[in-house]
Amino acid sequence: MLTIGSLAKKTGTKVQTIRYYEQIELMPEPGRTEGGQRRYGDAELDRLSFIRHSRQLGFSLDAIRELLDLGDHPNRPCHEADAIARRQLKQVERRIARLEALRTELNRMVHECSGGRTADCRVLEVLRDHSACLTDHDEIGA
Amino acid sequence: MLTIGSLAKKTGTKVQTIRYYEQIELMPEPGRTEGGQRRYGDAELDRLSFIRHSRQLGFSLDAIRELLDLGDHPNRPCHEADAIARRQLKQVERRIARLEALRTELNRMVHECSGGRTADCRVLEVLRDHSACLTDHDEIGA
DNA sequence: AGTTGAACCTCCAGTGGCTAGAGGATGTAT
DNA sequence: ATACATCCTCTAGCCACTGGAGGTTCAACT
Repeated sequence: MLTIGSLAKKTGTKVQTIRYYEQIELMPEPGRTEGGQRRYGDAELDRLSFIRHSRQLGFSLDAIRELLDLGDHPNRPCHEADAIARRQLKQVERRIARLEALRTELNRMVHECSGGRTADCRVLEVLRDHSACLTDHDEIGA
Repeated sequence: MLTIGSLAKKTGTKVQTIRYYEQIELMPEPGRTEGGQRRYGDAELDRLSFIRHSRQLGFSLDAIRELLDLGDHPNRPCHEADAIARRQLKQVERRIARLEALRTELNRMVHECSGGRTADCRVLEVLRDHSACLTDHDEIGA
C-alpha cells in the first residue's frame, strides 16, 4: 500500500496533482486509513502512470479520459484509440510548423540587431511593424 | 478616433481582450465619450499592434511589458531587447525539439496499430508502459 | 509511553491569457 | 422617434495545475 507521497514520487507527479485528479474524477477515490489518509494499490499506480505518460505526450485530460475508457474495454475495436492518437499527432505537427515559422522570424530579428541604441533596434522595429516581418503568423499558440 | 470595436478589428483582437489589457495596465486608460465609451487614437493603435504582433511571436505579456518599456527609451542600448528575443528564441527551439520527439513517438504508436481489439492496441500499450516508448520526454508542456 | 517531525488532511485562492454571458446604457442611421 | 448595433460593467469560466494556511496523523526513535 502506497501513501500519496510515494505514489507521487513513483510517477513523477505532485501530491496536489493527484488530489486534483481525484477531484475531477480522473482518478478513483482511494481507500483510507482510520485516520483518513489515502492509501493506493497497484491498479491506481498503473492508472496514474498511464495518465502521466499520456500527458507527457501532450494528450488533454479529456482525451486521456477517453483513452482510459477504451482501455477498460479490451474487446472493442481499437480504431477510436487510433483516431485520438492521430488527432494528437496532427496537432503536434501543426504546432511544430508554427514554431518553426517563429524560429525563423526570431532568428532574423536577433541576427539583424546591430547592438546599438534601442531607437535603431531591429527587434523592436520588427515587433512594431508587421510589414517588416516575413512570416505569416496569424494564430496565437496554435 | 476609433471605437474599441474598430480598434479590435484593425488589430485582430477581441474587444474583451483590449479591455483585459487595460485592466492589467498593458494598455493605457483611453479617453471616453460623454456617455462613457472608449475612444482610441493612433498611439494606442500602434501599441496594441506591437502587443499583438509580439504575442503572435510567442512573447509572454511580461516580456512584452519589458519590450514596450525599452521602446519608450530610444537612447538606451538595445541589448536588453536583444536578450529578450534571444530568450524567446531559445524557448521556441526547446519546444520544437520536444514536439519533434513527441511526433516521432506518436507516429510510431499510430503506425504500429494493427486495427484490432483494444486489448492488442499499440497506442494504449505504449501509454500504459513507458518502457515500450523510445522517446525521452520528461517535462510537460516545456 | 511519549515525543518529535515529516507527511498527510481540507479548503481556498492564484497562475496565464484570455473568453463568455447577463443585464443594461449609448451612439448613429433612418 | 425608433431601431438596433455596439458599447458599458461585472462576474465567472476555461485548462491543468500549484501554493499556502492551518490543522491532523503516522512512523520512528528514545
